[in-house]
Amino acid sequence: MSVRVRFAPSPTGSLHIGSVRTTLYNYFMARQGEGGKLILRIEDTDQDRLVPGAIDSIYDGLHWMGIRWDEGPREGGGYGPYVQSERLPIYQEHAARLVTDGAAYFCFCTKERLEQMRAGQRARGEITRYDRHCRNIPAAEAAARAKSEAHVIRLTVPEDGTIAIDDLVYGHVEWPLRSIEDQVLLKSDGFPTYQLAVVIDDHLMEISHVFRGEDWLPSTPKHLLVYRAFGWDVPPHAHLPNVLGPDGKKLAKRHGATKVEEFRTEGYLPEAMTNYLALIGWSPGTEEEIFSLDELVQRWRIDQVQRAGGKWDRDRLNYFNGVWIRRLSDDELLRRLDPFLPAEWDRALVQQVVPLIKERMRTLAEAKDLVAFLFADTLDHDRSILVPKKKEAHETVTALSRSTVALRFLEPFSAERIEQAIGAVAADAGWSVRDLTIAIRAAVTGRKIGPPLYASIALLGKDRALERLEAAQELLAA
RNA sequence: GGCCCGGUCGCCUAGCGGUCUAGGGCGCUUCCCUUUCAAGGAAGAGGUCAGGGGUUCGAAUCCCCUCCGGGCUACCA
Repeated sequence: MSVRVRFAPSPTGSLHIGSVRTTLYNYFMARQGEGGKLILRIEDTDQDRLVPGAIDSIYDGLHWMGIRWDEGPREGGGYGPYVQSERLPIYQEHAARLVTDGAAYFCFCTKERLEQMRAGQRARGEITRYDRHCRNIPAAEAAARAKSEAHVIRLTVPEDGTIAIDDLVYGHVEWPLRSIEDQVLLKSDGFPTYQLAVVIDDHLMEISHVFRGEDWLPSTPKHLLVYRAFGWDVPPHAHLPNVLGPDGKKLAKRHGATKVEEFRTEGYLPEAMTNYLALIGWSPGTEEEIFSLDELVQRWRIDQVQRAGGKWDRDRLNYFNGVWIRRLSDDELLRRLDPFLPAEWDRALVQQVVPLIKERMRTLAEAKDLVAFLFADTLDHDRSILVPKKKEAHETVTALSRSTVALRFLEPFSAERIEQAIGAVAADAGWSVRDLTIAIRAAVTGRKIGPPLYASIALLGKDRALERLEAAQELLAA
């Protein structure tokens, strides 16, 4: 049987990196065998939580990550519609069928009654659970009332016994049926609950493997019961360990950035995101860890996915991002950098600095500060960094002045020649090259650290370099 | 509270009964390289394998209990 896997986000906000990790694993699975299909299904059965634009953001985020899929709301396919709100009749017919079969029943309890019931249960220290108040209304009576009264459809859960699954990641997991309540399958607004919709859609769309977050594991028995009520086979399931915040709880907004979009604008590469994310919860069993999307497809195995949740670690992401930035060709880096740099900056000049800053960036966003000195009209010199430790201001003026002289008639104005000239000045003045470059760097770039100095000066150009050297001297002399 | 899951260096993890005096990576420290910062190279600190009982000639690996953490417990997904 061919692989058909799906990822099924709710359009309740922008794409969370935890969902991305789940999607990635589905993607790996789909791309491993011949003819595997990846399907996008939008689970919008909660009309109250819809966020406008969420679907666009899901598309944008996943496309940016380099994930392509085969069937979905905009791509079509033979199993549509792929948006749950467009499949209402399907759910309603199936739910009705369950009622007819005696596997489910109409429930007329109001929200108020349910609340009271729970409040009472809590007060008595009991488990809060639906009391099956409507479970034994005679079928004919219930059917009649359903024509005029607001109602939901609930699953008739057996009173005794157990239900179990052999999860691909967690192994054998078993639940006592006593612990499961008569779940709502169809809401009073005619929409299905997640519990009903997933099972029907996964079955109808012929999903071969269900991969989803660990937090779904507790509701799996409900789904199992629905499969059983319909008499359908249960596809293999794999629950995936959660991505956690530093405090060990599910990664959430309060932990910082959690949306792909945020990482994109902060200057992370999709390659790094993919690589890093794949490694939370999965390991190849070897000591390799740098993998492209395609390599991950080759290497990833569901049985190497581990059970414990993994914490999101920004430092480690930064490391991967640095690795992938360095792996980019200079031209490609230039392209990726473009949106992070002011449009008015001369791209020809940017192109020349790129090699100098390539191994100095952890994120694309850092490039701007690194090279800003090349594009600034004037510099705000800072006296305190102009003068090297153990040197006096007047000595520094002299050293800078000699450097200015040495550079003034230098031709060609190349990094090599500049290096020679500055070396000569240092020797002449009795300064260490280190101290001299500290002063010159501060004078020419306004900063203590930056790209290699000599090449930076060459790129700046003689006129501007001299101007800045002189400005620094004036400041120190004043 | 109930049900379920998890627990190897600060973090991501390798490990599936002996090769583990527990390996790698991130981060951290030191050194080398060096015009700064990076990158790169080398070295190092860091783990009572949550704790306690078993099983076994032998356990991080199997079993039980305890503790701790997390998830779920809606007409949310």
